[in-house]
Order: sequence, then C-alpha cells, then structure tokens
Amino acid sequence: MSFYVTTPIYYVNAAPHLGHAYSSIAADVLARHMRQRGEDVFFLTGTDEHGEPVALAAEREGVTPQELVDRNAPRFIDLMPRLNASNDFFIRTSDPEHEAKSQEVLARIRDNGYVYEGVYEGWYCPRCADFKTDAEAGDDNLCPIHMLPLTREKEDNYFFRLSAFQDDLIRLYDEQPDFVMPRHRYNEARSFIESGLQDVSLSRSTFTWGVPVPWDDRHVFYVWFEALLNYYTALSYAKPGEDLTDRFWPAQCHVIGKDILKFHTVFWPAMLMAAGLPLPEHVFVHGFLLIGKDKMGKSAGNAIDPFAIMDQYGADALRYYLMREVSFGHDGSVSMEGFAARYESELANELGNLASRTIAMVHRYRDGTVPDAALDAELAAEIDATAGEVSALLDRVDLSSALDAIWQRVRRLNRYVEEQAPWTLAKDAQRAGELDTVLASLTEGLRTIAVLLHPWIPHSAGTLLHALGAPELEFEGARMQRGRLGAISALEQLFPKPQA
RNA sequence: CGCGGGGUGGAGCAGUCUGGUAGCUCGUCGGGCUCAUAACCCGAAGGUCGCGGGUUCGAAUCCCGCCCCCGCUACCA
Repeated sequence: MSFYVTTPIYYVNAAPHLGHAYSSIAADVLARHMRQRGEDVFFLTGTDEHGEPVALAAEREGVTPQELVDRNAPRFIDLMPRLNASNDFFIRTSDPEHEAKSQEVLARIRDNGYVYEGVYEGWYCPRCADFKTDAEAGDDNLCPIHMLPLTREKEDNYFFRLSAFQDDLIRLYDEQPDFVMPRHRYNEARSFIESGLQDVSLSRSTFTWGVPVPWDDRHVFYVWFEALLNYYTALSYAKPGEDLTDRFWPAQCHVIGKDILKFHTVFWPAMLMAAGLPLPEHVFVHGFLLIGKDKMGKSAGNAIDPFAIMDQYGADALRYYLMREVSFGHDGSVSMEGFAARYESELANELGNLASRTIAMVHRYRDGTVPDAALDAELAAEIDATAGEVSALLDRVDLSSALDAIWQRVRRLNRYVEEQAPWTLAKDAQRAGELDTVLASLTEGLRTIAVLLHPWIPHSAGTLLHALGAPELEFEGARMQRGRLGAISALEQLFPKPQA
C-alpha cells in the first residue's frame, strides 16, 4: 500500500519557527512509522513562494521576488535535516515544473466550466494595497490598521465557482466522516460549508509575482489556488524520469494547522472535484502551540526557540517534547520550563536511565552477552500488545496516544527491574536461571520499545538499537523474541543532563 | 448575532463520539531499593468533573437553559 503524507508548504516570507517544526515533525512521525510497516511512503514538504507579500517585500529590499525567495527558501530546506525529518522531496512553488503543472490543472478546471470572469469589488486601503472585508471596514469605512478612509475599488478577476460544490462537499462529509480530523475540526469545516459558500476570486491582476493565468496573461493566479496544487504537482516531477502521480495520488494525509483549515477542507476538495481528480483521504488539523496562554508569534517572540533546543539537546529532544506535551489536534502550551522537565524526567531519567541500567547489568552480571533464556511471559505479553495499539492509533493519526502507549511500557520496564531485583538474584548462584530470564526479558523489551519509538526519536532509538546489536527497524520486529540478542556494546548516555 | 472549541483534585492534561466504581503526569507527604544518568519503585493526602434543570436503575459522558474563556466569521500567505 502506498502512503502519501504532506506538511503545509511554508510561506517563505517569515523565518522558520516552532510552528513549522511542529507540523514537519508530526508528518515525519507518520512517514517513519508507515515505512516501518513496509508501506510505500512518500513524504512531501516545501515552500509557498508566490503572492503579493513576497512581491512587496522584494520591492522594499530592492531585489526581484525570485531573488528573495531564492535567499529564503534554503532556510526551510535546511530545517528538515535539522529536525531529522525524512521528507522524500521538497517542493518550491516557483519550480517551473510546478508552475506548468498547476496551470494545466487550473486550465482543466476552467474547461470544465468552473471559472468565469467577474469583478471583485470591495473596500480598498491604499496604504495596505489590499482589500478589506466588510467586517474589517466597519461602519465608518476606515482601515483598521492605518485608520485611513477606504475607497471603493473594483478589480477584474477570474472567479472559481466554489458555490457549485456546496452539495458535493456535504456529500463528501457525509460519506467520508474522517475526511477532516479530528472530529471538532470536521464540525467546524462542515458548518462553514453549510452556512453557504460564495464564489472566490481565482486571479489577480494588480501584481505579477505568481503563476500566469494561461488563458489571460494579464493575470496571475491567486496564490492559494496554485499553492494547494503543490500536493498534486510535486508527484509529477519529484523523481527525475518518473511520474509518481499514479503511485501516490490521492494522498492519505495532509497534516495542516488550524489556521489554514478552510483552504484545505473546503477550497481544496472543491478544486479537485472541479478538476475531476480523486480526493485525499484525510486532512488532519493540528492545533496551535501556545506560549503560556498567548498565541505564539511576534509579540511573544520565540520564547521557545526550536533551534536553540536542537543545538543544545538534539532534534530528538525537540521532537519528543512537542509530540508529548501537546495532545495532537488540540492547542497546547509549551515552555522552556516544560521542556526541561520532560527532558529530564522522561527522556533522561525514565528512558535514558532504563537503557543505562539494563545494559550495565548485562555487562556486570553476564559479561556483556544477553543470555539465551526463556522470556518472562507476563512481561512479554504486555510489551507485545504495544505494537498493535500503536499502529491502530497512528492509523487514526493519534500521535499523542500512540506515544503515551509506548511510554507506559517504558515505565513498565522500570517497574519490572524493581519487581525482579536482579541485583538480589545475582547474589545467589542457585538463581542464575532466573537472572538470565530477567536480563533477557529486559534487553529484549528495551529493543522492542526502541523499535516502536523510532518515529519519534529516530536518532536515539537508532543509537540504542545499535548498542543492542539489533539495528532492524521493521515494525514486525516490535515484539519480544527469545534469543534475538547476543553480545551488546556499551551505551553512551542517550539523554545527558545539562550541567547543573 | 452565527459557528467551533474549552471550563475535570495545587499545576498541566486525558476521558465525553460508543453513559456503568474519576484516570495520567508534575507537585506535596511517607516508605522501599541500590543495577543505573543522585536515577528507579511502592503507598498516602487531595476533585459535589463551570452552574441549574431533565432523561436514565445509573451522567464528566446524552438533552435543555445559563455563566466565563478562546478561536473563526472567507480572498494576507
């Protein structure tokens, strides 16, 4: 089975921040997990590079828009390996292939009768160089930003007949209740559709930084329509010499943030319907990371800097923290204090120390070789149940519950050590067999957990598996098996604590 | 105004769809252990699950009303 997962494409105007890291990490967890299960995975991310904000920023800086995006895109491209994200391709919407392919699809939408020429009329602020909604204009018709009088302006536009898809969208939501996840986002999107859809303008003629409208070169496409198509166009040229579209389209899962819900759950399926293309299976909408109670952003600054965390603690620590701290699909608060607490108590003390004590005992009591002994059946039953839970939860994109299910087993193994007290068994030669069972069960349990943790903390899981002499990541290997391990090597501290 | 979300022991959260002894982490208090990154484990205290009605043998969970907080209300990406 193929599994195609995407992140949003990130707008190049801003610098990469925690929110970008969050989306990318979540998608990467899914991609890595599905690869473990042997699925044919394609993981896409990229940058959104067109539109007026880029054009204006370039103008301010005295460079061309292309020069501006060429300068900024690498910051996002470089973010991925920093996060240890395993994307298979990085699309830039200024790629000529994307431009050509998106023109092709949009022309088909027009050929199918869903585009018409019209006039967009609205309140315009000359300072913003932008239209305002009626709500923004208010009763006094002042720009809410500049407090200047707005003028009534008209602009010739092409329109997309979004209103024609209201019934089809409702049918989609009826027939595919997990098209939008989680449920509360489904409700939100659905009620938006039910409240009535208006046609939307599809093109702009007041600036030129965009994909030209192929049937009218005075216009460029409104960015969103062309940008959404990235998920589809990328497949046609991501792999030189091979078109992956048939292999991976439609996508299984678009991971997005709640700020772009409407575009992905309403505009996007309508566009695909208009173009006669199959629809993605799921759009998963995650929440916002909050700094304290405030929305993350300019005012709050980067109170939690993903780059600083990765510099000091590594990408795994950031990945783990973000996936662990915030229930996936909801908003949640993050902070340096919270990060430090989880890093120390969970990564260092619970997991890191579990690995240390386990491996140390094998060296101390059995010269570094895991005994080929029967496994503790009760423990094995508990550990072996994890893989099924994890895959079922990840099928529902419940990243938080899946990680929690694994973490319960980390704690279970620490409890097992206390229950069995191998240091007591070691003092009694009569009980050597029991000690063999305990050590074999512990190391094999640890290996299983490491395989399961790979999507979240790929680097650390790999380090641990190598120390155990069993680097295989296959999901089928995520159950305990006698005699799998032999000689094991020493283990560096997986999660060293910072100097006090 | 409309729509969506939230209100659960000191803090942060899960559980609400598919009613059935209120759960997790942190913190506090007490105890155990010594393999380990001064790590680990056990126990205890602490909640009328926002408020008021209703349905039910039984409601955090379903229904109605109300209060408070947040977001969205469409062409900025």
